[in-house]
Amino acid sequence: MALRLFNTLSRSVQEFVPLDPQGRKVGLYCCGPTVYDFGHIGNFRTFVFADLVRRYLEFRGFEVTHVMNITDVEDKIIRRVGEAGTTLAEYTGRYEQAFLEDSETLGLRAPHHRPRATEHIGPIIGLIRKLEKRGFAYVADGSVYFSIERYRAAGNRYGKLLNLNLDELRTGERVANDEYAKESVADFALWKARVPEDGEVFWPSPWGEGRPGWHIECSAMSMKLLGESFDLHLGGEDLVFPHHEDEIAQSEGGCGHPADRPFVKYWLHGAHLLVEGKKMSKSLGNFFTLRDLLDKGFTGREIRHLLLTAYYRESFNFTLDGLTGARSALARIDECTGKLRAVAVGAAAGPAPALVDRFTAAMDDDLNVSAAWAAVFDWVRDQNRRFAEESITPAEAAAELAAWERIDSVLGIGGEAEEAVPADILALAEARQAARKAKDFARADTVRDELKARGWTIEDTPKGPRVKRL
RNA sequence: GGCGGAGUAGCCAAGUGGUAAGGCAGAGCUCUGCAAAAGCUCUAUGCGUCGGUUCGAUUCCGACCUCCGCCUCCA
Repeated sequence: MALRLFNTLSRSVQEFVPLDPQGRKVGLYCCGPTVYDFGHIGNFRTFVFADLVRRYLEFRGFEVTHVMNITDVEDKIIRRVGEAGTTLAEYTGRYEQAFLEDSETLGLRAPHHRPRATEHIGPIIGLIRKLEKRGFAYVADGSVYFSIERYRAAGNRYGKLLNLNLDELRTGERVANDEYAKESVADFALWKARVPEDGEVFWPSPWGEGRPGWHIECSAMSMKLLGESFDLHLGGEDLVFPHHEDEIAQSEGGCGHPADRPFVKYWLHGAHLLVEGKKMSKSLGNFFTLRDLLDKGFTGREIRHLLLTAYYRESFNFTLDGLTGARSALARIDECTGKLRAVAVGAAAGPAPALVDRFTAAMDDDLNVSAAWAAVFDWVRDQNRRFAEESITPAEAAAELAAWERIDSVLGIGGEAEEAVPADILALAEARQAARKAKDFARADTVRDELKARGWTIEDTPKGPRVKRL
C-alpha cells in the first residue's frame, strides 16, 4: 500500500517516491497568491488542496518542507499601486495580511517558508545570469527574455506538461507593446526593463533598472529553499501553461538538471471551481471572496469542508446551498464525536484501525477525499448504532475518538470539545426540568424560551435533558 | 482551429466489465407533555444520446449532443 498521485508530467497516476534516499524528507512548493486583492473562493480551493496534500504527506509519515511564495510585484499590482497612490510595500502588505488571516480561517497549516518575490531579487538576478551564461537568455531594450528556440536547439524539450504545437499558438493579439522586442512571440520575459508606469517599483540589475518577469520568482525561490531538484510542485490547473512550463524551462535551462533529477519530480494541479454552475464572474453575481462568505454567516470550517468534498482534479460546483449542507454534515460529525468524548475514559491503546485503514486506502488513491468522507460517515453511523444499543465501552469510545483525531489531522475540520455550560444556564435547565416533573409545562416552556434567548437549546434525550449552544 | 477534462437521484458527489459509496434535501419511524434536537430506516431497474464489442456495459470502443478548461492576465 503506497500513496499514488497523478503527475501532470506523465499524465498518469504514479506511486509517490521522494527524492530523499531515506524516503523521508519531502520538498513541496505551491504557487501562492498574487497579493493585489482579497482571495476568492477559487483561489482558496487551490490552497486548501495544497494543504490537503501537505497534511496527508505528514499523516503518511513524511517530513515535509512546505513553501508557498507571495507574489508581491507584478503588472496588476503595479497598476493598482499607481491608482491607489501608495507604495508597493504598503499596498501588498495589506493583502498579504488578509491572505494570512483567510488561510487561518480555513485551517491551512502555515507553510514553513513564505518567500516574497521582492525579497529575492538577488537570487532572481542570479538565475537570469546563469541563463545568460548558458545562452538561453537575450537582452532587448533593457529587458531580458528566454529564448525557447535556443533552449530547444540545445536538446531540451519545451512542452513537458502540455501537448503544445508551438507553431499553432494563437498569439499576436495580446502581445504587450513593451514586448515587441522579443525574437519570438513564444519567448517570455525574465526581467522587464523599467517603464514610466512602474513608478517607484524597480530594482537595479546588470541590465539596468527593472523588475522580475512573472515566472522567474518561483524558479529562483523554490530552488533556493528546496534545492535544485525537489519533489512536489502544486498549483491551479491554469498555471500548467505557461507558468509551470516556463518554470521548468528556466530552472532546467539555468541549472542543467540531469534527466533523472529534474527540477520537479511530481507536478500536481488542482481543477478550478464553478459557482452556482457558472464560471465565477463579478457580472454574474457569483464571485465570492472568502470574506463575502464569512459575511453571509458561513464559517471557515464549513467552507473548508465543502471545498474538500470533491476530488481535486475535477471541476467542482460550489454553491451556497452546498455550504448550508456542509453545516448539517459537520453537525452530524460533531454530534458523534461529542458523544464519544462524553463516553470515552482513559487513554486508548491506539486508534481503532477500521476507520483509519479505510480512510488511508481512499486517500492513497490519488487523494480520493470523497471516498474518505464516505468512510467517515459510515463510521459515524456505526458509532451511533453502538450508542443506541449502549454497546460501546469507554475504552472503545476512546479508541474511536483517537481514530477520528488521527484522520482529522488531515481533514482539519476539528470537532472541538463542547463549550462548558455556565452555572446560570445550568440552573435554568434544572428549573425547567423541575417544572416538567411537576407537570407545569407552561413554566417549563417559558424557561426554555429564556434559554433560547440566551443562545442555548435543550435537547430532551432518553437520558435526560442536555444543554447545547445554539 | 489545436490540446485536454466532464456529463451518475431534487442538489452536491464517489465508483465499478457482473448489477449503483457518501453528504444535503425529502419521507417514515423512535424518543417526547408538546415541540425541538438527535438517532434509525427508506429514497437511481438507473449512470447525456445512439450504435458496437461482450454471456453481461454506467464502466471498454465509435459517433453525436451539451458543458468546462488551456492555447502567453488567471487558483
